[in-house]
Amino acid sequence: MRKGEETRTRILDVAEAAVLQKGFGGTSIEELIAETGITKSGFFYHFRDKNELAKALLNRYIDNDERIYDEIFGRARDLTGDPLQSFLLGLKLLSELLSDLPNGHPGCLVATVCYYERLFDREIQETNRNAVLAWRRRFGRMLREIMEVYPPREPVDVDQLADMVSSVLEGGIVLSKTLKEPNTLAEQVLMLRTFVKMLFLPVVEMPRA
Amino acid sequence: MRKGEETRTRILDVAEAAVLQKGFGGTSIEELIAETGITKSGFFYHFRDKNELAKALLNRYIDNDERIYDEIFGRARDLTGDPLQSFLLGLKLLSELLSDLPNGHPGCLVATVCYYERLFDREIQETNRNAVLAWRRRFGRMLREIMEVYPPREPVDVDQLADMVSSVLEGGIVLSKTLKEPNTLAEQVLMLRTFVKMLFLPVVEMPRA
DNA sequence: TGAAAACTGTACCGCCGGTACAGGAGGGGA
DNA sequence: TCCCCTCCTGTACCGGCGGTACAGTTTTCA
Repeated sequence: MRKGEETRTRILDVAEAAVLQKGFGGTSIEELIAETGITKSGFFYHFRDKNELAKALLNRYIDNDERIYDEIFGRARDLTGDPLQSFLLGLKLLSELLSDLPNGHPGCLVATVCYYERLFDREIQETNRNAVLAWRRRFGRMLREIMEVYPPREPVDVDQLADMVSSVLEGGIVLSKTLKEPNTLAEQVLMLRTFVKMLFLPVVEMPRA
Repeated sequence: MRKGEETRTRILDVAEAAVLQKGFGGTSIEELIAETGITKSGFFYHFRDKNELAKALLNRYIDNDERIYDEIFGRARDLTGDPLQSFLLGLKLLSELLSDLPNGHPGCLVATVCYYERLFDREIQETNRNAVLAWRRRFGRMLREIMEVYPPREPVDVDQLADMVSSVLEGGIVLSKTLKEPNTLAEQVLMLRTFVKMLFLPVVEMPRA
């Protein structure tokens, strides 16, 4: 029971790293068992097929992702009562976390699955869709709280603004990876922060000389 | 000579659609030749191996991408002399073009290659990197022109702001595809437009009642 | 009309995903 | 102590796929 979980986790660790670098189609089961130090039969004892591996991989990734967001924005919320300041602080903390990753962000499994849609069954696609919808709800909830206090300078749809956070993160990952510039992702998050700040923070009237 | 080009193009068309749906690893040469109505020998007459196919596919995609941007932002520039208005109009035209795609954006090959890095040789990765750098230069050029006329409301790095355009596009594609909401991508571009507008357009003083 | 371009046909290799199934080590409870 | 269940290993096999090799054939265009 205990030993099984451990092996399963080790397979998932190896598989996640491989899939983010080469995609699902580019990752062979043979190389996974070689690196994990397990036999083929052992692999298929844990996962019925590659689709089931993908399912487990994606679910674990999404759970972990949610946990990180919970922690970061929870910490930000503990530090200030104002919803806008708390959100801005959360984005700051997120960008710091991202720029602290030694080799840059390894990639997002949600994006990987997105570019592999036809290879998996409906369940995986639905899981992926729900993950993105959860991001929309999460950021949307925070933005709605902000809007109750701060009227936006320009009319914006809350869900679209919430999606903007996900867009910049996903896009930033692609840019960062492609450019091999680990910092780009963190910078993009800060740029988004500037946007949110400008959108909600009241204009400070400059005293005329 | 003429016939060869035609077949080559047909292979690339079929391959591009397949790769955007299933990734490179998930696309088999056998299925490509089946759909193209060509033999395996015929395929390898045109492309030495899968890597060469990827190279041709990526180059064609990037060229086409550049052409579209040239056309859209060229048209916008013809319609107004002001660099800010022209850029904002360009984003508007881009969002309209994206929302007119019947089945949503099929996906970006640059992102696909990005999530497949370890599968290809350095040349492809370098091509991909240069494509993103070209976007940075393109949007950076336009933003610099804007900045010469309009001082930004918040201090921003031009390259990072230029990257924001690419981020939102790449991220918007991922969201749109994953959510199966074709409109999301166009909405994200409009949201970015709001950002740029707010950043550069001077604050209009409301006359007090 | 003839050479080059654009293929087809056939045979083969090794890797990979997946299946089937038998068997064994090791630990925990009755 | 014994047995059962979990967690594997070993072996053998299948078909699909990427890729190679190469000879032969049709099509195109100058």
